[in-house]
Amino acid sequence: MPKIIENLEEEIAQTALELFRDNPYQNVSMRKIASEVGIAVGTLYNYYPNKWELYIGVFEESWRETYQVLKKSCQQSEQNYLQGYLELITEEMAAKKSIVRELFRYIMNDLEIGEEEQKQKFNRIRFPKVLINQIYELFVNILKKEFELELNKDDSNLYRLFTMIQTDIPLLDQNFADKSDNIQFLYQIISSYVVKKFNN
Amino acid sequence: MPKIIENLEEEIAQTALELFRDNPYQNVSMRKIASEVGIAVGTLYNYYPNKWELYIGVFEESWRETYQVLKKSCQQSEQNYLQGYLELITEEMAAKKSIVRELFRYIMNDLEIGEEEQKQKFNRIRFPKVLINQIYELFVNILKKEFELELNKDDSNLYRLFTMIQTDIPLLDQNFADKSDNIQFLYQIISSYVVKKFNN
Amino acid sequence: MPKIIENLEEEIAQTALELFRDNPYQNVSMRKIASEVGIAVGTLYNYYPNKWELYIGVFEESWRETYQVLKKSCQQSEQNYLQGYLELITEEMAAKKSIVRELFRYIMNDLEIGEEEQKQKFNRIRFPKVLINQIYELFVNILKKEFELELNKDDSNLYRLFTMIQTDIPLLDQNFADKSDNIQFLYQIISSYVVKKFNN
Amino acid sequence: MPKIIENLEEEIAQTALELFRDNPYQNVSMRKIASEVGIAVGTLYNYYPNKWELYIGVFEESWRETYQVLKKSCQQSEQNYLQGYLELITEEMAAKKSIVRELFRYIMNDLEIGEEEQKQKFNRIRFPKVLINQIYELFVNILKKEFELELNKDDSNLYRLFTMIQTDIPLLDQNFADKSDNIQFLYQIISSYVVKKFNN
DNA sequence: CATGAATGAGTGTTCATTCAT
DNA sequence: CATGAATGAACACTCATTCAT
Repeated sequence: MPKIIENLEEEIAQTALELFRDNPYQNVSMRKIASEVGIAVGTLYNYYPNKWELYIGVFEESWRETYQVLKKSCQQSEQNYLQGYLELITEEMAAKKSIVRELFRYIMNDLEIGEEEQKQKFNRIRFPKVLINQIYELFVNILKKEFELELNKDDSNLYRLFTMIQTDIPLLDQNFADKSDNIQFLYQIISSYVVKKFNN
Repeated sequence: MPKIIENLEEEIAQTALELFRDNPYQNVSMRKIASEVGIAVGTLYNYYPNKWELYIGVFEESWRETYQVLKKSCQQSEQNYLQGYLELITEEMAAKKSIVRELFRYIMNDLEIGEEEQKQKFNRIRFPKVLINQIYELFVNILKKEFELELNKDDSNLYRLFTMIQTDIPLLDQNFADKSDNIQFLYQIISSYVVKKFNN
Repeated sequence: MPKIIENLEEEIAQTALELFRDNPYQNVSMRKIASEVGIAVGTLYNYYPNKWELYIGVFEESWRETYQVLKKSCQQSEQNYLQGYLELITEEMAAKKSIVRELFRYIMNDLEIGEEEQKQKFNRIRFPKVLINQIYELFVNILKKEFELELNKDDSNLYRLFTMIQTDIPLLDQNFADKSDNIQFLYQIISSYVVKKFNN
Repeated sequence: MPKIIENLEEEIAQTALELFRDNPYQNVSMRKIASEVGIAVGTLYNYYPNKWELYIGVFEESWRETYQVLKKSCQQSEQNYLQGYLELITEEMAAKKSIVRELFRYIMNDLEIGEEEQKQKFNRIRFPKVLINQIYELFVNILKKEFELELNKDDSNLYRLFTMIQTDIPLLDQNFADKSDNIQFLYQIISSYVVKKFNN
């Protein structure tokens, strides 16, 4: 008794996102996703060729949204640019948990897949490079505005800083309860480094 | 098919370390470990009661060694304390990859294991708290000597700094090819923060 | 390799019954059942959550059928009640072998399962208490009609007699070829005891 | 460091008997037996070619002992022959549990071994036929003395009676708490049948 | 003759994927 | 396009048995 469901693709993505958010890849089964959405397992395969692509698709979409949120907020704010950025991204990441971890794993070149497959999977996941770059540019612009400095986005240390902060946000969030202290700490790390390094 | 194999325990630990180094827990099967060592699966169970204990055993031993290396080096060095520390730990971590990630996951409260089991597993892995604290104390002592400052190891921002650096070392190592630049960057991050924050 | 198999559930139950009939629990593997049915192992788990439930399911169903047969026959027969009962149950039990043994083991409080699990397994198998009681009541009614006696089903010796006969039927069937002699023997055992004991 | 242990064979048999007494065949591992005896697993194989032979050996020995006890008691008693027999064998069987069950299984033609092996195993277990016959003769002699009747041990119903009683003793013992009532019940079953059948 | 580490076929169970309906 | 029963390779783990020591 096949039925046509409206916005099924969206619903799958949403449900899968929630599941992958709270559980590591291996602990989320296709059965679970399907039953949570309320459809048959087979149906998932009409939208994604396999579990990995479903995972990546969700991952992709989720970060795209985060980027939109960040961008919009950036354009609207008039001051406290960096603090705003840190607060927003902390929030976004807290809402993602395991997806964030995935970004970390991605950065760490570590995917939960066997060796032979890694090559092709890697190509498939290359996409977020674009996204990450977009967020990076946002980050550089914020620093420029915050510290009123001329910064070159091709400076490798600036990219180091970005990479580091990106990873440390969820890290601190998980390990230190006081969220505003965490943001304060990161703010100081960034400002003391940037000011000392680029302000001369 | 020799019946008694010399140094088998060591060899298992070594091989398992390498496998867990390069692959996440779920992707390393007991079969794989056994075949890599060149023994029967059953033999693994003569040395470790189950996969998890094997994993933890390897993890534990590996970090214990790292601590010994760091401690010895600390005691011997006369200058460039912080740079030495960063170099050494970068090296150690590069040799560990996924085991490092495990420390990260541990810090992130995320283990690739079902929820019910997590509690007891966690108790089992509690041990590294001790190790981490030992390394943390080393770190604080190094900062004291390097910057000739009075630092209180109970300062939460100092612990934030340590947590952050510990995670960033492998992160940068994976993402930026120039290792001495990485260390230089971290050195500047630490020094600009510590000097600005604690030197008054 | 047909994708939908007709009456698969029934076929699994039938095959499993035959296997458990001829072999003890531990000697019947899921692989064996599957290959005997001509399906994949995984398919078994679409019908039963695990081996034990498959076992119990088969056991349960089989005894339920036996009870129905006995009850129907009882209601229809006009004379030779006891002889009819003995013949019927002999036949039923002959068709069951190891499942009968399972009832015996159940009565003997002996299941081929580890100690810790026994408690919960036992609760799961408690059901046949109901069935056994139903058959016992049938048995008492038959004795009443056969010997025209007032019998109290709460008499512990009557229940001893029932328990004994129930076990002896398959026992004699296995060990003495002449089936009508077996039934004759049991008839005499029962009648001489009941008449002497309760007829006064 | 091989050591010579006195009476090791005896000690193995004793320990194995205790284990098989309380647990079904499949739940008693060679490791368990060895560790209980305090020897290495390999040593067991110096005394028994495999687990099954060890099991049978123990089984055999145990029943041989029971026969000796019964025989001795028979020769000494002056009255209440049957009651004495029933009491004694109840006691013996209660001390054996799973070994008794094994006799039952043997009688039921059911061994916990795969089909192919059954044939040879069967030959190997044929031995207790002799033992069972010896006990049967004891039983017939007791009935003769008890009821002062001429009984022919080749009467198939007499052998049926013996088989039945032998099985019912542990059965009642397991299911009905009052041991003297159990023996009383069996006594009545036997006496009412024997008197009615053979006393004319 | 005792040892116990090594063996490997075997177990119950899971789950991504397929495909007839 | 939706279904979900069927698939079977894969998993962690067990244990009777062997054999170099």
